[in-house]
Amino acid sequence: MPELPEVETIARFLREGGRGKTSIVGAVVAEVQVLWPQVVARPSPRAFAAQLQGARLRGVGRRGKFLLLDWGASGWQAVHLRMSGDLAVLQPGEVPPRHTRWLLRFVDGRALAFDNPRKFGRTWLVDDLGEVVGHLGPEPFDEHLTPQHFYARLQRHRRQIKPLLMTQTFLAGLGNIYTDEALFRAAIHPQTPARCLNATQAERLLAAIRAVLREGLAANGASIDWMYRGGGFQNAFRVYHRQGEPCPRCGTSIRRIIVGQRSTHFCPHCQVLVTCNPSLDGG
DNA sequence: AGCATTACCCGCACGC
DNA sequence: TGCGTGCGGGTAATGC
Repeated sequence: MPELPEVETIARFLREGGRGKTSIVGAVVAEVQVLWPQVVARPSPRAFAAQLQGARLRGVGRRGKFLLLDWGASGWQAVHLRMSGDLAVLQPGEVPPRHTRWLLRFVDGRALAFDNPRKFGRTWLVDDLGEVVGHLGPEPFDEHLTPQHFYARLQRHRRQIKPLLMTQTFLAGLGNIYTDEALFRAAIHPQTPARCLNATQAERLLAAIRAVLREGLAANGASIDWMYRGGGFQNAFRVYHRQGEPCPRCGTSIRRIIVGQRSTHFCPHCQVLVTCNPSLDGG
């Protein structure tokens, strides 16, 4: 379930309850099951299970697309859902999802299950969170990330804006859907070289990123496909997965192209590719 | 040489 | 049945 709004939605759900379940903060681990060993990136699956045994959950947070579980003295558990991961709280006696890769059984009878059909997801248990999330770029809503700062960061790259926005060391939290939506809202072509964006476009882009993320958060994320449930943002997509449909702004047919090996959706009329002369240093 | 950027690839399930 | 597709990102390969 993986972009910032979806991960944040899961974090809130674990912290505050939702989906008909109550919060798991305060729950104590009675038993740890690792059903597919490679899911534990660090430490060893055996050490992972041993360290979590008896631990009490202190809180749940998020950094970029990582979910963060605070197990107090037992360490921090980071969870990355990648393409197809989800966390489910199970009531006593409830059967775990089909592709559960690890399972924490609590003393109160409930359980937390990591469901992950494609096996891309990973989890870490560390004392220092920086080992796992230290490389990430700024949070999109970080108040220190001003339009001026964002513009200056864009100026340092000559690559296409879309793959840059999806690079987590540049900005943490955007994925394929919200990037397409933000570029559409900002009326910027996804293949525009980053350094060719001017200060006005940079400001508009940052505002658009925050707007689409806020919209996704308000809708409890986007849930698409057979796998996910709950989120309502897919009903608000302007361009994502809407190739062939009319642009909501001008009516032109939405196009789908491949950019950076990823499916990309945009309006060829509203988002015109404008390239600056690189030798002129990106005016 | 050393960086920034790009391509490949990792399970699985679904629609056409 | 077979093929294309996918809310991601580590790593190898290539480009500048």
